[in-house]
Amino acid sequence: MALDHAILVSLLEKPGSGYELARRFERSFGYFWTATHQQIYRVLRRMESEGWIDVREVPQQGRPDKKEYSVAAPGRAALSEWLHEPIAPESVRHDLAVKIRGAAFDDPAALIREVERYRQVHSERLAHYLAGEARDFPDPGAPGPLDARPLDAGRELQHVVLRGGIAYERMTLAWLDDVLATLRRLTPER
Amino acid sequence: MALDHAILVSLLEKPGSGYELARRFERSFGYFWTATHQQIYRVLRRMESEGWIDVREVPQQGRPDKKEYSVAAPGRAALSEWLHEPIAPESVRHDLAVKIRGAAFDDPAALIREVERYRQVHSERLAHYLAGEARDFPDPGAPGPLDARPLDAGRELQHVVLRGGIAYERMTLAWLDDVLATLRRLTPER
DNA sequence: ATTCGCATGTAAAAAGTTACATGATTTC
DNA sequence: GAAATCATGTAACTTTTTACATGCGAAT
Repeated sequence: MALDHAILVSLLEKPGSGYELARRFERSFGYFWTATHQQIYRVLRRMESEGWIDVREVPQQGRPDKKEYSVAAPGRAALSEWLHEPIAPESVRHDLAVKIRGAAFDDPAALIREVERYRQVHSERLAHYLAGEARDFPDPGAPGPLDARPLDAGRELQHVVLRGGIAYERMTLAWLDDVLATLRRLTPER
Repeated sequence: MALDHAILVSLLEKPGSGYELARRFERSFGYFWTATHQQIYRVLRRMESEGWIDVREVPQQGRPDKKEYSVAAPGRAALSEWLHEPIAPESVRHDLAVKIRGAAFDDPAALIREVERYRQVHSERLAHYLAGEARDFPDPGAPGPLDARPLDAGRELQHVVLRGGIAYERMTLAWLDDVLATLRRLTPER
């Protein structure tokens, strides 16, 4: 289980409330880990009771108070331990692939419109990532004195993860074009 | 939930026992859907009780008898209904991405060896897919009369799904090289 | 007036994982 | 003699999803 660890990393990057975490898991964190607020609140409570994270009640004006969580020493230790464990092979689940193979027993033509819609979603996601990259990671090539720019490990690592998301979306779009061409070849009528 | 539907598709492609299904989910089906035999047996029992699939006891010599399942009309109808539903956006879960961002608060150098091992796993998976493609889908280019080859929809669709798996592995390998380069840049010592 | 965003939760159901269990045959 | 393959399952546990619930302030 790694939701714990995903939350710990996010809190190390910036302390925040359960609500804020849920938003991060919708946005930037969301392209490699998703979680709903219900899951997050449950895990936060458990981690707090185990002493992995500290809470601080933050009164706000005009808004409900929030509990700001930050990582405590035992939480850091637990994360470190997990980081040194071997990476478990991810288990894949692609509804679309099931549907494509299922289409052989149904109507391949009916899938075309749905794949086109799906392609649109990924196209928008790619645009969103690229916009985020342009915003958060400018510095194309190397303008400016090389040794004057400090290597910020955190930013570099965030960037390489984002590049992974971008590569995934590009690959997916190319594959969806392949899927569409294949489906169209199978239904040349109209 | 789509394990039901994945099983239905697999049974439509070829009827078989729970054990056989579990093996398929380890092999070809496994690159877009995983399931353990426990899950499969549970779902088979439920689908049988709902009349979605038929069972046939097949006595075997030298081996335990098996129950061969095949899709019944209501199962086909249920699958068809599901096929016409919009595709839900997949929720991603990449331990490696969490670890990469977590490495900023730990030891980036320690991740290098683990990423190398992980890269090896994907490299082998790609080789396995390519071997499967060469075995099951020969016919490179177009040798032979074009209109003499019948378009087998099922095979075409299986092939395009496999091409998706291949594209995914290639993209992953390229990204892992990017990750390794980034990690090495951050730890130039030794 | 109603909807949207902030903020936190409970409860129940569905799905997935892990461990245990059995028993025959075939292969090393 | 041990290990691997075939074949099917139970039980307990963990995780995830879905639905419901509340309440305030700000914007339309």
